[in-house]
Amino acid sequence: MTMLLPEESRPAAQPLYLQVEALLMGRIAEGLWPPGTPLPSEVEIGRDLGVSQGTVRKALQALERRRLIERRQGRGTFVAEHTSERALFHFFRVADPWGRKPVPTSRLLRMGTGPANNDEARRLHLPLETPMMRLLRLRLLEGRPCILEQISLPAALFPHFTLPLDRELTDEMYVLYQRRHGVTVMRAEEELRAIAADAWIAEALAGAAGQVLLEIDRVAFDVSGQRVERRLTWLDTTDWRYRLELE
Amino acid sequence: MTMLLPEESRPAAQPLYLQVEALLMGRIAEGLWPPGTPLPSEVEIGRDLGVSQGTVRKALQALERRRLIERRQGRGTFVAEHTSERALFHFFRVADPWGRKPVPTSRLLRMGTGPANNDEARRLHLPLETPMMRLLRLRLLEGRPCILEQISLPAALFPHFTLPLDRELTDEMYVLYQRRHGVTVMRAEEELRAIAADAWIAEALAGAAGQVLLEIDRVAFDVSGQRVERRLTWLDTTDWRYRLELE
DNA sequence: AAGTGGTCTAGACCACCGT
DNA sequence: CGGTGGTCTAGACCACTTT
Repeated sequence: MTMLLPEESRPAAQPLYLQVEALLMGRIAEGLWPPGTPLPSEVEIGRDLGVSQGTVRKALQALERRRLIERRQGRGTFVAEHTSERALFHFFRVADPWGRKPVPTSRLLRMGTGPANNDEARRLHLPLETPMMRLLRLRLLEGRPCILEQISLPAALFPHFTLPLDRELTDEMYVLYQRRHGVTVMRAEEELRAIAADAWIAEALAGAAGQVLLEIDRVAFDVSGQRVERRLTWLDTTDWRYRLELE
Repeated sequence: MTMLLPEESRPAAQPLYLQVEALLMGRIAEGLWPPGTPLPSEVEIGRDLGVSQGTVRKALQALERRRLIERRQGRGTFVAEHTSERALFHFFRVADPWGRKPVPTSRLLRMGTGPANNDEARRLHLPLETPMMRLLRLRLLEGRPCILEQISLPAALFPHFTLPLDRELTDEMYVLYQRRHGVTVMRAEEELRAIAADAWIAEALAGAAGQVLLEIDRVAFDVSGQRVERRLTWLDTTDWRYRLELE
């Protein structure tokens, strides 16, 4: 348990491989190594930090399990990129009763700015009235409107926010956040409820008023644990399910 | 990439540590080492199998990450046991709007047997009419009835099923399955929908008919991946949320 | 003191990828 | 071919637990 850098207190020093892991994660979080960048090789990192290759390997494997990096034999180690596929498989959990995942398409209904309301401030740990960017979008599954989403972003984190004409990016916001604003969503917390649809929601979803909906209140976190998005989703579960695994 | 045991085909041989992991998992799944049993030490396993301690260690660490075993420095390695705490934290995801988890209490409403219906057969991958054990229970949160659960078990896996008088066991079924029937639930899949309460459900939950409920359709898997329980849960989300993390 | 798992190192060999 | 990550080994030392 040598120390990579001097520490103020003697006890409770972390194992070397955890120090290496934290150090590398810091560099990624800072944006020093943007997504897609190849990391130095194991031996090189080891030489720079004065630790063995085995210790570096252990740190890198931990980061790989957390999906911060991707390693490929013969090629090297790379900072992970959000692909549509990854975003869809990881953060989009709608499936039909047989477990098949649909490919959603999106239609933007509204976009605007305004001060944070109570819910947004509470969920994103922001002061009331913080400037926010808001999007309301409808998502179609197999051509039918089934999902309504209200997305709220702290304007400070997403300056000059505009939606690209590119279809794919509009469909997967997290790819957009990363490529255009350097915000990488790593983790999210969700709270689910069953609600009766408001009249305006029912109208947007082309369903009868009084319809029953699944409401998903999500907060997304970036690499450094900061709250970067709040998303309210209303899902019509007549034909679709919210599907998840507990391990 | 030596081989632990002879294999029929030359190519695609697994790495040694995966073979060791599979072998140890097999012994646990068979019940050769029941929950709580101490495993042999790393060196001992290595000697028995003719591999190095490092390789055994890698296999054990993988099993620990999957929560099949627990390791403690100085003590040893033990087959994991279901504790109430683990079961509650892992498989019970209800919380209040501020994220606080309640401690539920249970009341058995009905218990009986019968042939598997369509849903049970489909979800548990069993033939229609397979003998089933069924329980209907009400769960109270802070003294108020909020959850109704219909539990279905393949009778063959749970012979002589009876509910213990012991309060704690009744409250955490997975602890009961493991201690009394040797069935360890490792993993589950859930499908969530929003529904309007049937009259009888609304009555059991002491709510107005036509109330909105969150329906959770769960299938639980044991150590060897076999489907061992189907559970339909109806949750009143007026005061409570279903809470989860995406990573 | 003896035994366990936890950390760290050093080195060998393999599989894969690019040139 | 040289460079990368992947596997496997052997050994030293540390931290923790039990006897």
